[in-house]
Amino acid sequence: MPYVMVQIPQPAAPASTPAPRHSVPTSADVARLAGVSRATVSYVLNDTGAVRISEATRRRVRAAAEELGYVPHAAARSLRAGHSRVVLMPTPAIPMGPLYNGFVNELQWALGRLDYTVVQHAGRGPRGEETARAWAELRPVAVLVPGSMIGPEGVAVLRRSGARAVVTLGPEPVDGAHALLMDHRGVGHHAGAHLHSRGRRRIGVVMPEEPGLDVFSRPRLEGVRRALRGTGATVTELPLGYDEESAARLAARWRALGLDGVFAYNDEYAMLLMRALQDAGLRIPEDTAVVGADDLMLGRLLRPRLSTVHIDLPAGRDLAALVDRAVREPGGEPERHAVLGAAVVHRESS
Amino acid sequence: MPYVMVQIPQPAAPASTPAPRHSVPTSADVARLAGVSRATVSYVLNDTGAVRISEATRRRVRAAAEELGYVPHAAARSLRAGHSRVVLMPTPAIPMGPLYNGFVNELQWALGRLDYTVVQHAGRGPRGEETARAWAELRPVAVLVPGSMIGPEGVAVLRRSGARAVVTLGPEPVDGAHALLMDHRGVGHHAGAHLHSRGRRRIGVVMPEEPGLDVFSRPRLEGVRRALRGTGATVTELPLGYDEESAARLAARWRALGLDGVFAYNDEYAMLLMRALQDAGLRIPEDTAVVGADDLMLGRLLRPRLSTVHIDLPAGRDLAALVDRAVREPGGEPERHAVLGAAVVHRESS
DNA sequence: TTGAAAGCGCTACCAA
DNA sequence: TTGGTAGCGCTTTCAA
Repeated sequence: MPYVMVQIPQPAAPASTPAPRHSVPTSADVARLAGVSRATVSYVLNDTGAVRISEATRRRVRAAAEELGYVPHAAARSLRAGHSRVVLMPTPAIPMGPLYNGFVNELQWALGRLDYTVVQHAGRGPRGEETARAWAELRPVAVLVPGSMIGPEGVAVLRRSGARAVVTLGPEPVDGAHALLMDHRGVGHHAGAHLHSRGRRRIGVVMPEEPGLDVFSRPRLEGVRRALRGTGATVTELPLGYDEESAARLAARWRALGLDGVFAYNDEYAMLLMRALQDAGLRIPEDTAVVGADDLMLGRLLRPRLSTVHIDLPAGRDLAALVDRAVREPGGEPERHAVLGAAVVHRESS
Repeated sequence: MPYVMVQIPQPAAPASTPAPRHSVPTSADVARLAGVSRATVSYVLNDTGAVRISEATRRRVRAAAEELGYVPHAAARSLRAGHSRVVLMPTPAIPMGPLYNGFVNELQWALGRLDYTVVQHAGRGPRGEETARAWAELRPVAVLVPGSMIGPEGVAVLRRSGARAVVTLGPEPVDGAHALLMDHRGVGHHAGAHLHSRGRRRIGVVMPEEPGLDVFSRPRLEGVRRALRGTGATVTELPLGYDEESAARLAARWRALGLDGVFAYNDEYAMLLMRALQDAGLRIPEDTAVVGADDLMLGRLLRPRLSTVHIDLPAGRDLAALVDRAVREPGGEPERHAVLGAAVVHRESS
C-alpha cells in the first residue's frame, strides 16, 4: 500500500503578502540601532574581558540585539577566527543498528559538553578522494570517519585543509589518522571458541546478503575460522537474506548441511534463523547450537534464550576526550586504540 | 564490565617532526602558482559559463590547484553568496527506532540528489528559543525539526535569520512553519478498534516509562480511548519499563487486572510483554490479545505471530520535494500534510 | 570607554 | 581573455 501525501486544505490568505524583503540583521544593524560602533557590539555580545564597556552601553546594545532578533553568523565568525569548532561525522552508508546509534548519541553529547558542534554529514556517492574533499570544504576541526570510507590520501586532504584530528572508526588503521580499531574478528573468535567448547565441530557462519554488511561479516567469519584452526572442526558459510523466505530456504536444507552449531552474525539474524530452524522441526540447542552477537534485549526474550557475543563499544566521552586532546595537540603521534570488547554471554541456545 | 580504552604501543617516530606550519592553501595561492589572478582561478574552478578562459590557462590553474591540494572554503563561499544549501536537521533527543532512521536516511539521500547538504545537528539542552538561535547561527536554507523541539517564536527566529523553509515533523502544526503532521492517535485508534472488533472489552495500553516516549505514547493512548468511546469497553494504562523485571512485575498482577486485550505501544514492548505473559502461564490470544505497532520483522518471528499496526511514513523524496519547493518559493503559504498512514496487520496474537 | 579599519576566503562586477 | 576590486559579517588590533 504505497503512501501518498495528502494536503490539508488551508484557509486562503487575505492577500498573499509579497514576502517583505526582510533582510537578516547584522551586527552593523545592531550597532546603528544602539548608536555605537560594530566593535562595541562585538565586545558586548561576546563578553570580551579585555575591554571595559559601561553598563549603560551594554544595556543599549543588548536591547538593540534583542529588538532586531540578531543572531551572529557562525560562518563569518569562523572565517574571521581562522578555525571552527565543527566536528564532522559522515553518516555511514549502511544502517548501523541500536548499538552503534547509542554510541554515536553519547559521543555527540560528550563533544557538545566540550563545546564542539557535531555535524553529521550525509555524504552521497563514491567513497574516494572526492568525498574527502567535500568534507574538507566544511573546514572541520576534526573528522570522525566510520568504517572504511577513507584512505590515506583522504586523510591527507583533510589535514591539509586544516583538520587537526582525523579519527577512523573501523577495522583497519589508516596512515596519518588516529584509529579506534574495531576488530570484528574478535567477535567471531569468541563465538567460534564458545561453540567449540560446547562440543560443536561442524560450524555454520551466517553471511548476510544485505549489501554493506560484509564489512563486518567477513572479519567475524575470519575470527571463527581462526578460533577453529587446527581443531579439525569445519566452517561453512551460509548466505542469508534478512527475510523469512530466505531463512526458510536455508532451514530446509539444514539437515543436508549436517551442521551442529551456527554463529548467526548478530542477534537479529539469529532470531530469524532460529525461528526458521524451529519451524523446520529442529531442536535448539540439541540438534544445532545458535549464537548471536550484540547482546540485544530480544535475545533474552527468545526461547530458548539466545547465547550471544556481547560487544563493548568505547564510551563516547573517551572518544570525545581523544578528539579534544588531538585538537589541542595536533603534533602528536596518531594514537591507536583497540576498542571492541567482546565476551560470550552463555544462555540456552548453545 | 566497564570498558577501558587500551592504547597500542607505537614505534617511536624518528624525530617528532615539528608540525610544519603548513597553512591551508587558498585560491590566492593557486593564483600565484598559476601566475593568474584570483578571479581567473574562481572562473576556472567554477566553470563559469559567462567568461571565456583559454584552454592553456585552464590547465595551468587546474594543475596548480591539484598540486597545492586546494579545496574551496565553503563558509567563505556561502558568506559571499549570501546563502547556503545547508538543510539542518536537529537530532531528536530520544532514539527513534529503525522506522524513523530509515525515513531520515532516505530523506538525506533525496536532498543530496537535489544538491543540498544535510547537516544533522546534535543540539544539547533546553528546547527553547535558545536552541533555535543556535540553529540559526548556521544560517541554514531550511530546517527540518522533528518532534516538538520548537515553538512559533523559534520558527520566527529561524525565518528572520534567513531560513527559507521550516518544516516540523510532529503531532502539532507550529505557526509559520510547514508541517508534516504525524498524528499518533491514528495508530492507537486502529489498535483499539481492532481489539474491539475481536471481542475484547477490557483493554490495557502499555505506557513506556522511558523518558521522552510519552510524546508518542500519550497520543496513541488517546487514540485507543477515542476508538472505544461509547462502546462500554474500559481502558487501563499500564506503565512499563523496557526490562524483564518490569515486565515480570506487570505479568504477575495480570490476572488481577482482568484484561482481555492490550495495545503494547510498539512491537518491541509487545515482545517484552508477550514473553512475560507467556512465562506467567497466560495464553495468547485466548486469555489476552496483544497488538504491537511499527510492523517490525520481529513480530513475524514471534509465536504466536504478533498482530501489529503498520505505520507508513512519507517517502523521503516527497519531503525533499516539499523542502525544495519551499526554498524556491518562500512566499507560499505553509503547507500541512497528514503523513502518518496506519493499518492493522492481523496475525495470530489477537 | 569607544571607534576606525584591516582582513579572513571567496565571487562577481566592471575595466582593460 | 584576464585582472582589479569591492564587499559578504565578523573580530581584533591600534588610536583616540
